[in-house]
Amino acid sequence: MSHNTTEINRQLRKSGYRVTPQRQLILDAVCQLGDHVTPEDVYDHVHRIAPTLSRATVYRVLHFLTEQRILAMVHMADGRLAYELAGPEPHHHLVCRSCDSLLELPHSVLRSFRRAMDTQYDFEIDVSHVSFFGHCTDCRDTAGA
Amino acid sequence: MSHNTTEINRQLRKSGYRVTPQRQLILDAVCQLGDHVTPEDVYDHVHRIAPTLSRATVYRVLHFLTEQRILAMVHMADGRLAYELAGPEPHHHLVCRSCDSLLELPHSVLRSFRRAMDTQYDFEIDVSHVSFFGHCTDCRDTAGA
DNA sequence: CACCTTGTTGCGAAAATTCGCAATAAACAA
DNA sequence: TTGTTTATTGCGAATTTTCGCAACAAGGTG
Repeated sequence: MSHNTTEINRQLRKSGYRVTPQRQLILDAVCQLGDHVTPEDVYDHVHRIAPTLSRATVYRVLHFLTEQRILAMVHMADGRLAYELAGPEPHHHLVCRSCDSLLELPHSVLRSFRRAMDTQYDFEIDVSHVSFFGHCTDCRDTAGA
Repeated sequence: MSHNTTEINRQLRKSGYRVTPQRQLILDAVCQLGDHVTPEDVYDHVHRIAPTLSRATVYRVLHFLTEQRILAMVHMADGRLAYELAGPEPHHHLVCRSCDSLLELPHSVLRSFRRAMDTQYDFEIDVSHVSFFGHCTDCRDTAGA
């Protein structure tokens, strides 16, 4: 999956933020590395290209790009965080606590649920990414109750 | 909220695990400290009672009790983890990304959704606790789109 | 192009979390 | 009660993540 660089840059500048080479490198890295990439994945990748780019910056930029809704935070089964490109069409995950596998869900399955939360609780669920934890086909039998 | 100590102890021993003073202290602490307590909260609390109880043990026991479904893991908006007593009747959270507030949801709101995931994807969503992120009544206007 | 303003970075230190391993102590059997 | 087994703890080191602050540089202005 890819991202529209110029559009993102415009959006950032319009909000008073700056487009730095570090941010571009990190965003590119997440993009290339695929789904649910960890901060360490990103650091390893960008560090080869820009050896002075620090770990702190990786964490800060990942956090920042998530706030800007350019990336989405993915909770893994063990509690660790990963990131992925938010993209125009949201999607969601079923995360297996046993084998750590990820199953992708189309956004449609959440639409009615989201609307219900909106009307009943006046709470706007973040559409960019939602994770559910549980047990997948292969693991639900062996995992016990 | 409280927990049935003897029942829990019996369950642990039956599975081949041991009931240690550390585990009891930590479980009591989570119980007393209420919803979404952090590892540091727990450590501060138990450390007064048992000064030799180490941080590593706190983390390990919290993780362990979660695996045993005695505690439930709560994802906070900033990605940090907290814990709370799982309890017999599951409940869920709407977590506001702006003000970090927690709104509790009864289990009923998830029932149909859970059944749908079960039949459509053969995936059993963990009922003990689910968190949704987004923006609450107070923050949804100011937070922008 | 030179100059400001202030958002960002890098660095090193601090804090949070995990790991490895020897010592300890639950649980159970006799 | 004593002994045996092995799950669990504590400790210190390693790793991951965050913080504070001075130096830097992106974006705007004249």
